[in-house]
Amino acid sequence: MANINDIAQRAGVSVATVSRVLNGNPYVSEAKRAAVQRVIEELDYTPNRMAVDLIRKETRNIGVIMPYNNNQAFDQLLHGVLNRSVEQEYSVTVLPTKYDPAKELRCLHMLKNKQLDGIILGSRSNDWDAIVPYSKYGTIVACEYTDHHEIGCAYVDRYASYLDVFQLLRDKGHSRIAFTTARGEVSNSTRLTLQAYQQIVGELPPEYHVQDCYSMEDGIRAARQLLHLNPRPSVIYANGDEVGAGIYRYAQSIGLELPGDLAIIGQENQPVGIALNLATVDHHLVSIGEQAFDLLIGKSKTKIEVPYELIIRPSI
Amino acid sequence: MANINDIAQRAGVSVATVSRVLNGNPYVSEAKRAAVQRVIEELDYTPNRMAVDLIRKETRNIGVIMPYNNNQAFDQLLHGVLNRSVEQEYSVTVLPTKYDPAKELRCLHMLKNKQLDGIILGSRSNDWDAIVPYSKYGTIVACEYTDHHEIGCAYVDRYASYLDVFQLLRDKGHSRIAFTTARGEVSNSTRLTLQAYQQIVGELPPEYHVQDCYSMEDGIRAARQLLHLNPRPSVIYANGDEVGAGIYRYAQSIGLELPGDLAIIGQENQPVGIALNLATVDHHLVSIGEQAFDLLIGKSKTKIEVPYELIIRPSI
DNA sequence: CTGAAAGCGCTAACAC
DNA sequence: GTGTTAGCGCTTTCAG
Repeated sequence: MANINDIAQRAGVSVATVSRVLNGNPYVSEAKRAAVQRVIEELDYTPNRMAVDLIRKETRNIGVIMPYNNNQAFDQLLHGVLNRSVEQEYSVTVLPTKYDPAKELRCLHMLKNKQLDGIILGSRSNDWDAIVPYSKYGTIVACEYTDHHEIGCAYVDRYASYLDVFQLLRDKGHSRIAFTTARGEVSNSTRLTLQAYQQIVGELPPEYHVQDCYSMEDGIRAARQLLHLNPRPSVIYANGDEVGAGIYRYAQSIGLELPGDLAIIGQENQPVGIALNLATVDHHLVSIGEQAFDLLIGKSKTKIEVPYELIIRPSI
Repeated sequence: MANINDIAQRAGVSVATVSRVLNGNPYVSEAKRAAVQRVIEELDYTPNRMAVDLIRKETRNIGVIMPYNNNQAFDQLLHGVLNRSVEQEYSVTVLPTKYDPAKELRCLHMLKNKQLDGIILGSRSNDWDAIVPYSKYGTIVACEYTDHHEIGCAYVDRYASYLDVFQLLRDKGHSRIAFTTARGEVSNSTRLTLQAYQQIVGELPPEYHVQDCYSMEDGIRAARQLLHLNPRPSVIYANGDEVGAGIYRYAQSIGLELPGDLAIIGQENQPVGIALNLATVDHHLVSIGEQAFDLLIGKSKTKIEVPYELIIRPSI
């Protein structure tokens, strides 16, 4: 590929002038501008982005950290980010971590070595203390609430959401309430779910909590564990509609009817939940992704709370 | 941030030596290596990736072009790509195009300006003639079959798949066969679906084909159009299980029973289809994504056919 | 308006 | 083993 020197030479001008026409600088005579333009077309030239980035110290490329396992929730988040990035001419790099703290750190490192202008933290396996220092190299935006004033965040009040759900279930007359979560107590949502449970429902029978649930398969496994318990839970709060769908399937397969024999409520208002008419709480992940992106390119450290929404359907 | 010169100076060596220890070059005395290493840690230094990329002429970053609308199919593809990229220490940038040919060209342009080492074409709105020239700037791998020997591809034989489905439906005794597609005839899959229909079923009553279907909502709309026709189709072949789920919902809402009153078969074996027990044909999009990635980094122009799979369930 | 020249931060001959 | 030096391809003073 031709470079800026080739263009300059062939157009009979200096590289500075070529650079000027490339960047729309007005201080170029019409004659030279035309000459340069012609040669550019002739040689099918385009500026090398790496060189430009190197000198500009900006890439217009951001990263989104997520575990990327079979969890549609993160796809929703990503869609939100993409919605906005497309308008703003930013490109976004997906950074899957599989919840591996070391890998997560390596992703954050891309801020330090100037590969990325900023990072949206869709998931997190490290302590904030390990993460925050990286904000010195580029903007970091989280999708969960955090106090650190170096980190902007677009979040939903998970604790309030969990409280609401458990209260709703109590109000519906449920006392044997079980639930599933993704990771164990290393995860913020799990911890908050447990807290909310304790506050509204009371002591948690350990067997009423099934971990490592991400997909429909996991939901089936969870149901297999939960539905043969004695006493059997009267309702299961699933951490995602896909997991809820798995529970639903298994419940049906052993002849349980909804919501009489078993109630189910999921999360994120995903297609499978809509199809099955499962109650759910929508944490508006797409919106979170969009707002996180806006914070990021605005280099804002604001904390934006996004409302959640209980969607009541006959499964409950 | 400190740069390589700072390190060299402080360690009392030349930049060449620093570069050598950075890149694991063996021709460095243990003493100097240790000294350099110490200063690197002291200054918390890390090499600037843009500078390295500029000189190495390689980014280890690839792009995946996809429309990114509410179509889970492309998420499957992306997951496949990510599965492999994560192992190979490549990063992947998502390039959403909304099926806009101009935007698609701008994405391909990222090859020319050296932002990307290669591109996986998950979707395509331009003619091959417009796309192929870009392969001179970087590897392009397609997820559909193409003759062009500059382009490697991981694909499923869509035509065979469509023939199979239509034949299956005929064998089941259906004669009034309707279907949905995403885009119109600009799309390859649509064109092939139409061809297969003609070959197996015969002349297509225009009202038996509903376009612009991506989501469950679209499925509902399609069903609303199709199920009040006279004669009503006895089966609908949906271009995705989510669309199928929408059709299912609407059919139920007007009292139709599956598969007696209406049969449904979808595509891609997605959670919603599993939950609803919808027959489907799995085009193994995850696998396609994985293979496409392998082709890409192997700079291979091979054509890899991935098998599809009919999954019979009681909706048919 | 225009060009010379000094970098951006790094790698890789090449010579010693 | 090690340092000098010439780039990679571009932007941006600074003079004129």
